[in-house]
Amino acid sequence: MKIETPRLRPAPVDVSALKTACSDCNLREICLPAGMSHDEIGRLDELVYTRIKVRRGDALYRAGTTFNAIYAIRSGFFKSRVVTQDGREQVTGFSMAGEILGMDGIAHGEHNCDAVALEDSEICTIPYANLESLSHDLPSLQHHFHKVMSREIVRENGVMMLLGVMRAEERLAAFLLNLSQRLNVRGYSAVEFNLRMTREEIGSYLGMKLETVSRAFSKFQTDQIIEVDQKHIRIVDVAGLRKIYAHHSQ
Amino acid sequence: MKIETPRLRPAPVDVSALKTACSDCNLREICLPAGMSHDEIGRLDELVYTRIKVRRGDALYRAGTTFNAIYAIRSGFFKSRVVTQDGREQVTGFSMAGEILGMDGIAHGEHNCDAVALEDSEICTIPYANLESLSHDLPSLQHHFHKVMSREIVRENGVMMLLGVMRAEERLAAFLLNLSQRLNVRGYSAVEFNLRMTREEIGSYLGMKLETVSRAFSKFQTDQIIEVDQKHIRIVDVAGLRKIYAHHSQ
DNA sequence: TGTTTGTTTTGACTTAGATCAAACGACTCT
DNA sequence: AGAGTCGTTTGATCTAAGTCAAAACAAACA
Repeated sequence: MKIETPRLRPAPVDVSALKTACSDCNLREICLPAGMSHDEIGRLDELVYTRIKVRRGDALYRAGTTFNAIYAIRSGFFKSRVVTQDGREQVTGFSMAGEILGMDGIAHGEHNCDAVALEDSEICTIPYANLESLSHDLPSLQHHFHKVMSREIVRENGVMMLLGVMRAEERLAAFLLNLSQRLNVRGYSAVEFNLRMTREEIGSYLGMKLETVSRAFSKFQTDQIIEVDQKHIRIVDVAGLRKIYAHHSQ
Repeated sequence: MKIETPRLRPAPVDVSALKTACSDCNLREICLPAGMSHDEIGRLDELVYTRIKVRRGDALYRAGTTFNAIYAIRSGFFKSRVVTQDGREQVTGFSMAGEILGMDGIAHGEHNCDAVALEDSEICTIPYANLESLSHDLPSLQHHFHKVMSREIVRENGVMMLLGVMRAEERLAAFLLNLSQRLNVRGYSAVEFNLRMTREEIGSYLGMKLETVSRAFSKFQTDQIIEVDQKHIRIVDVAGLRKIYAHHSQ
């Protein structure tokens, strides 16, 4: 597959004029401030003072670029990917509102992967230096940031399981259930949603070819487990989907 | 495959009487204290006051058990694994001296995987509460701990790449090169070493069956790239190995 | 020292998913 | 509205790796 070339567009637009504030963001329960007290979240507002827009297809950051901030997705949808010298990509994750991007950059001071917007998105920039210093004053921020990183480690453990031991249909079932659950947490329907990524991107994430993804979708539809119309998905039989997923028994 | 049942052995032995001290540990350059000043490392000694032994085959911790500390490997060798309900395992990593285990537990307060010793090992226990509070006084500890977690995220990105896009022989080449490099950092030969894990464990890590691992080893031997005698490996042609690895080009 | 148990190797055969190919539907751009 | 591009579906065929089986080794045990 070919990786899209960077588009000739101005750098991400700074929209910080629209003052950002964690304290009145409706994502505060699932984003970085999760679990912090009202007063503590007030302090967080010092931290996040830039909000940028990233247009569909553009990268928030790219592998090899200097790391200096982590990013909270205010709205939109992203894929993270590593690209080999020869241009093949492995999608390492999909991220949605309230989730944190860029933590891979702390290790070596530069990003390890690309984060590409799959739809027009808004991003809260959290300068890493500020995060570190504010973590001093706010133990709960420190703790929660550790949790966020740890959760990423656990998530990746799950993906390794997926790629290492599961079969194609089990992987796709796991993927759909995960997506459904995360959308549900955000107040969207757990059974009906639009995919933001192509079959090829799903395949890259799940370690299978786009044709195999397509065939698995068709199979699920034939078996009346889901209804698929292009990017639109309706889960008809959640239990059935769970059974396929759990069936990485034998 | 069958997971070994826990052995009837006493809990890990506390050998803290042999006072542990980061400041005169020869692993301090590659372990948690890496990059910290002499004075700072002195303060670290408060942190690590228990050293335990874990015997080969025993678990340092298991998935589901309460998280309250992270662990630095003082000596020995570990595998981390997630196990499914039905008893199949996915090895998520191999860890050696100077590396940190247990960070997966921060996310939900309990461990997400098992850490099993593949040889008799010694472990420095770092109570997480202490780490958090000492991170206050020592910004460089905080920073370095973030780095360690981020590095784990980056490592797992690499494994996803491995499992997602590479072929069997490329995976094994990547595995051997990685092992070689890490042993080398620790002062061991980069070209001659003993594997601590079985073919099945390698296979689980690399997402392939033990027979396929064995065949790939035999192939490498026939091609004069390595010499294999059971667990003993000698890399004869590093360049050749790199070429196989890099050849996830086409 | 011989027996048992676990690990590795190798061969023969099978299969899930990849590859190749073609057609179709949906968007974008002018 | 028409041309071109991109994404998706489906079929036919191929192949890398899985499965099954057996033998050779090595380590542990009694």
